[in-house]
Amino acid sequence: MNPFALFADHVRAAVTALAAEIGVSGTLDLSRIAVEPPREEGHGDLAINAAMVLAKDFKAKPRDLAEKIAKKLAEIPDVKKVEVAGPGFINVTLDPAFWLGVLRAVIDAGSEFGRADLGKGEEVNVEFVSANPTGPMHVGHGRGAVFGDALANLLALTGFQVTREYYVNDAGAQVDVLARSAYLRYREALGEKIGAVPEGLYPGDYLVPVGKTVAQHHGKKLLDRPEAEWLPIVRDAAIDAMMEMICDDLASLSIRHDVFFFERSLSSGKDRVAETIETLRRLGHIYEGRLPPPKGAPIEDWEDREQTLFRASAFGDDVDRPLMKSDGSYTYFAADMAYHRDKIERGFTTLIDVWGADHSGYVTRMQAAVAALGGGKVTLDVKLCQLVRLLRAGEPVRMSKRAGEFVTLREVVDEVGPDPVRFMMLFRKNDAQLDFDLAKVIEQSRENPVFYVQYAHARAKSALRNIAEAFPGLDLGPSNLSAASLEQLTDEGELRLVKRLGQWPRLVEAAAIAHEPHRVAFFLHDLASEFHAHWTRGNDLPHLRFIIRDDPALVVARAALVSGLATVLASGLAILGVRAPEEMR
RNA sequence: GGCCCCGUAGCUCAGGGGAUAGAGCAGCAGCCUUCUAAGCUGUUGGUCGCAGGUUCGAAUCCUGCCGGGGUCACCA
Repeated sequence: MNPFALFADHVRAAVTALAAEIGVSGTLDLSRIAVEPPREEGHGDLAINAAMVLAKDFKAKPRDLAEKIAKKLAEIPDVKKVEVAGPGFINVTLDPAFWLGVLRAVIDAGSEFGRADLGKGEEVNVEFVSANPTGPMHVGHGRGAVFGDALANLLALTGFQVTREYYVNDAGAQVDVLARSAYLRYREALGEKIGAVPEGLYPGDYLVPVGKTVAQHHGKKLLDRPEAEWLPIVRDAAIDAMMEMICDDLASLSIRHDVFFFERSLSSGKDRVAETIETLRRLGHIYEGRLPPPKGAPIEDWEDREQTLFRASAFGDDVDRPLMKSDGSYTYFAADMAYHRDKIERGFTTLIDVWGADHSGYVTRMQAAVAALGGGKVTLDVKLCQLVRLLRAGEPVRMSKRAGEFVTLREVVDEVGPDPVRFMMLFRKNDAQLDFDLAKVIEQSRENPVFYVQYAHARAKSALRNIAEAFPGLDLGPSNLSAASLEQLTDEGELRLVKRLGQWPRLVEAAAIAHEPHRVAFFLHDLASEFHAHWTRGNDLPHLRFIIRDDPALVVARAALVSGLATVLASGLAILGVRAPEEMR
C-alpha cells in the first residue's frame, strides 16, 4: 500500500484520458511524472509535477494544463481538494479517511508493511567486506560490512533474491607474508626468543595463538623444513584462523554471509582464470600489446613490455588492463574477472560490490569486465564506502597495521555496542567521509541518534503497555486495533504521524532502487522526531495523551496509531540491523 | 599530471531537476505535580566553493576553474 504510487497511477490515467480527449499527437513520456510528499505542509498531501513535465507535449502553458488535470483528479473519491500552485504544481489534499485507511493497512500488514516486489525475485549478489584474511577487521571494514548488510536487507524486503557474499583473497603475496608471520609465532610457541618482529611481517599478537595451534598439531616437525614445505601448511592454518576471527568480528555486528568465495578456488582444479581469458579472447576483448607508461609521476622500475591486455577501453575505461604479471602469474584483476564471471554464471543479473574508497580507481575496469562477460545483460553497481576517520575527543586516532597499533572493529563494538556502531555508520551517505568519534559515542551516548530512534520505539511500546495496564479488559490485538474507530484521530499531530507512516513504502522503494540504506536511517530519525514532538504536546494538552480515562474507544484508536508507529520504527531498525528495544534501561 | 569522491549554517551532515534550502550538535530563551524530560518548544545562524552553460525551473545536470581526500603498469 503505497499512496504515492497509487496516485501516480491515477495521474497517469488522467493525463492519458486528457490527451485522448484533446487529441494530442505523439506518445507521452509519463515516466517523468512524480507524485511526492510536498516539502511545505501548506501544499497538501501530494505534489504532482505532471503539468510542467508534459506542457510541451500538450502544447499548453503548464498552469493551464494543470487546471485540466486537476479537474480530472478532483473526481477521485479520496481527493478532498486540488489546487494549482506555483509554476504548475498540482497540490492534492486527501480526505483524512484515506490516511486513516493507510494506518489500518499498517496495522493489518504489521512487519510486512513496506514490503515491495520491485525485484520480482531477481537474483542479486551483494559482495561486501571481503577484507583480506591477514588480521582483524578495522573500523573502515566495519563500515562496508554494515552498509552491505543493510543494503542486502533492503533489497530482500523489496523483492530481490539476495545472496550475501565474501570474496576471500587467500592467494597472492600477502597471505605468504601472513604465513611467514605466523611461522615466526610458531617458533616462538616452541620456546624460541623471536625478539622484535622484522620489518615486512605482520607484528600483531593476534598471530600468537595461530603459532601455538600450529605447534600443537605439528610439534617441531616444521622447524627444519624449507619454506616451500612449511609455508602452505602454516598459511592454510593462518587463513583459517583469520577467517574465524573475521567471522567473529562480523558476528558481533550480527552479520552473516551466505557464500565465502575463495580466490584460490579459481585455480585449484580447473584454471578458471585461464578459461575467463580464453572466453574473452574469443570475443575479441583480449590482445597482446604494450601499454603507454602511466601519465604523471614517473614509476621507477617501469618496464615497457608486451603483455596480455583486456580491452577495457572498449567499455569506457581509460586504458586497457594487464592480466599477466611479468613473472607469468595472473594479476589480481584477472582473478577478479574470473570471480565475477563465476557470479554471472551462477545466474545473478545484478551484482553489487561494496568496496573501500581506496579502490575507486578500480571501478571502471571491473564494470568493463562485467559488461564484456555478461553480454550487457548484467549490471555491476559498485558502492564505495569512504574511509572512516576514527577520532577520540576530536583527535584523530592513527591507525597503522604495520605498526601493529590500530583500533580494531571489535574493540569499538565491544566498547560502544553494536547498535550505535551500525546506526552511526548508516546515518551517513556511503560516499561521504565519516567521522567516528569514540569519545562522543561512548561518553555522550545521549547525543547519538540511535538512542533517539530506539527511544521512540521503546516509548511507543511503553505507551501500549501503559494502556493495557490502565484498561485491563481492553483488547489491543491487531484485529481489534484494525477495527478501531480511527476517525477519532482528528488532531493535526496525529494525522501528521499517520501521513508520515504512509511515506514508508515509498521511502523503502526509493532507498532500494538507489542502493542507499542511509535514507532509512534519516527517515527513522524524522519519524522519531515527530513522534517525540507529538508526545510532548500531551504535557500541555492532556486531551492529546494516549490514555484518556473515560474514553476506551478513543484509546483504542490511539493505540492503533502508536502500534503503527512501533511497527514502522521496528521495520526500519530491522533493515539497519539495529535492535528495536521494548524499553530503555 | 590522469582518473574517482567530496565542497550546503560555527561544527557534523541530509536534500541529487521543482515552490520560501533542512536536521543534529554548539549558542541564546523557556518547558518536569506528566502515559519514561534519554524528551519538547522558541530563537540566532546560508552569495549551497567560484564562473559559465543546458530549461519553464539548477544546491541538484554539463563544462572549466579553486580547495580537501583517495588512487595511479606488474600490490591485493
